[in-house]
Amino acid sequence: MAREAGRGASHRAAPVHARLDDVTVQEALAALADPVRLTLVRELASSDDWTRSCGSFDVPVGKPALSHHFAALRAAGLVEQRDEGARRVNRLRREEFDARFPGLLALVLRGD
Amino acid sequence: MAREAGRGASHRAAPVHARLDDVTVQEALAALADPVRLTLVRELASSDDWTRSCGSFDVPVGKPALSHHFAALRAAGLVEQRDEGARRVNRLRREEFDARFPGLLALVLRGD
DNA sequence: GGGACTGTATGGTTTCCATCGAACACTCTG
DNA sequence: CAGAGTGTTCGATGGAAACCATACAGTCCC
Repeated sequence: MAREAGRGASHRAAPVHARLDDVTVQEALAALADPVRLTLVRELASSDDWTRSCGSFDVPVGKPALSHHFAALRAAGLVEQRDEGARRVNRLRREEFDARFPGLLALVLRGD
Repeated sequence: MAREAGRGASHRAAPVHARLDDVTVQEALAALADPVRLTLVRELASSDDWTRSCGSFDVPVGKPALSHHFAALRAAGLVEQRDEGARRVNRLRREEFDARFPGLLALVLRGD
């Protein structure tokens, strides 16, 4: 069987990402109104793109809950995910999200 | 008994308002992430200050729920209330809230 | 292939919050 | 004072969401 060379294609279902135009203000606010998700976004904002896997965040929840939170962040257009081997690495969709909801990201990243 | 002239003093417990500095971003977001409260804020934004009583809003909830929503908006520093006779009239705390959370109000008032 | 690792799916529990009905408090008017 | 109008409080209920333990699906390394 031919196998992709180098960074091989994943045989897992690729993560589904939201179109920013389909995200409502209310959904964006609801996504950010959760303490765990807020921590994830902030921690992600202080890291380089594609450097943080899902399990590398310091939040007091188990793996299933964490997975659910990332799905919520994806649905809100806040994060993009890519499979890299066994792990799934993340990126904050700064510019796209800021274009859709100007200033909102800056607001939650300014530490209170 | 001496009675206040004109707009008399209320014998009701005055509404308690939040200090904007005590409101966290997360609380502000949670307050705005509700569809009913979002409607209240938007409708209030398109009205002059102190012209809208609590019961004058077009939301599909009963009086008790409405009362709780206004309490939530007060706690988030979004509205100020004043008793005027039998009615309780409202005002959107535009500038104070915008000073605390720049751009957030503008964001939710821009119709999607 | 065997095992460690990473993330997702499933099922069930708990917690939180929006809501309502009913009752109460206050204001104005007749 | 009686009654209508406005808003809050109380108690209870229903549903949504967050959470966990377990089980499962890929991926990597030996």
